[in-house]
Amino acid sequence: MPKTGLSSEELVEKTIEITMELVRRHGLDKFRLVDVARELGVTHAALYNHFPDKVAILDTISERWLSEMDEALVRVAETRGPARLAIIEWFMAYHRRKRNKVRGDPELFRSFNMAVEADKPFVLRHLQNMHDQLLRLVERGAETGELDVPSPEGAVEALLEATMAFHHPLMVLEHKDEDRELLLQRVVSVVLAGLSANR
Amino acid sequence: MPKTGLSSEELVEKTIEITMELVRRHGLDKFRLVDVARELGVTHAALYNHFPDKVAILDTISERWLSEMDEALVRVAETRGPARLAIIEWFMAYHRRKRNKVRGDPELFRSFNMAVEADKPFVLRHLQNMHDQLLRLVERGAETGELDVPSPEGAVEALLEATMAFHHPLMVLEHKDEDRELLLQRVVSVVLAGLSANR
DNA sequence: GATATTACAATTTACATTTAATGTAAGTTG
DNA sequence: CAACTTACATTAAATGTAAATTGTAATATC
Repeated sequence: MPKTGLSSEELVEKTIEITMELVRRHGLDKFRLVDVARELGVTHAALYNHFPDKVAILDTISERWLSEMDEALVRVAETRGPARLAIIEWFMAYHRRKRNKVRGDPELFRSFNMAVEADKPFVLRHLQNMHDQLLRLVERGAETGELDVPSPEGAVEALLEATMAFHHPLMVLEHKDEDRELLLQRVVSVVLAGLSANR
Repeated sequence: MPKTGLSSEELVEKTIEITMELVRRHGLDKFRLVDVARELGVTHAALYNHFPDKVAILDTISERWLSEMDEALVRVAETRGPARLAIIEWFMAYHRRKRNKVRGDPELFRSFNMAVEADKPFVLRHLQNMHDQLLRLVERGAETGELDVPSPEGAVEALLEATMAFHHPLMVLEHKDEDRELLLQRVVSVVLAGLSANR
């Protein structure tokens, strides 16, 4: 039994809750471990039993957000109907979630963006995840004959590169105040058309 | 007759030369007006007869680089042959020039990037320039029947958005160590194919 | 034995002080 | 009179120092 009366899990959860609140209220730069500890009623050193270091707390939050997104996108990808439409919807959902995050949670987005720039493993896993989800969608389109792609892998790469302006965090940030959904829709449509066309 | 024995033009030229050398040698952050003035053999105040402020010197350098690029790209755009190939070559040249700049002149690229983020008028002019050049290329393709685009304007927008990962300064910086020319070629090809397809 | 505290070292941040750089205006010079 | 200097005001950078924060280890508690 720990002294706090909290299980390790509970303490981790509370730590994350408090961190999110503090980062939102005072900004990422002014986020202090000692403040979290005070809120929890422990010394800051106690936190090191549950997190390797300070950024690990922030990374946990980013990782969870990415996981939620991954799951939400899986649900979009799994909807019935034409693969072509599913791919468009999938990119739209991907874009919209990131844009909503920048707008609604700018400081936590900043923390996420730092994890991206640091190439944190959980970020790479997320990217692999996105890649795999899209690959399945393209393969589905190929199976039904909807898409006539010679190389699903190449198609995925082309799609992800061509939509970089809509899902790369820095680009999402740059265009946060514009509604670019229709534009994204057109770009994805054109690329899909191009992938199936002639060759 | 100015006291320096230099005409205004000559002094401006020397100022720019010296600035480029200093920024390259000591980095953008350590670039000082007083150092330029000392090299020129004048007081720093003299520089204000030729430039409105410090960043104006750096902006002049960036603007010139953009002008060179604009001209070089016009030459690429004007080469005879299929418009489709010209468009690909045009994007490749655009991408290659920016990548070469980041790699060969990182500190001056940083200065350019700041001008971009500040939406300086000369940057907007450059972007308009790129847009116009590409529009002419697309129209050329439409005239020869090579491209079957319903809206040249829309085509240009789609092409520029889909290639953002290859010409946006932040993205060029992010991928400076990878050779992505083949990938760019594929993306442009696919978009071009998609623009002409069906509809 | 996991969880916490205390005590301490290493690092960061905050702030006050100084110094240097930038920008302006009035006066000087070729 | 355009181009410069000098002199000065404003702003920004560098320096030094105290305080706070982060991270670690040895020890105590449930």
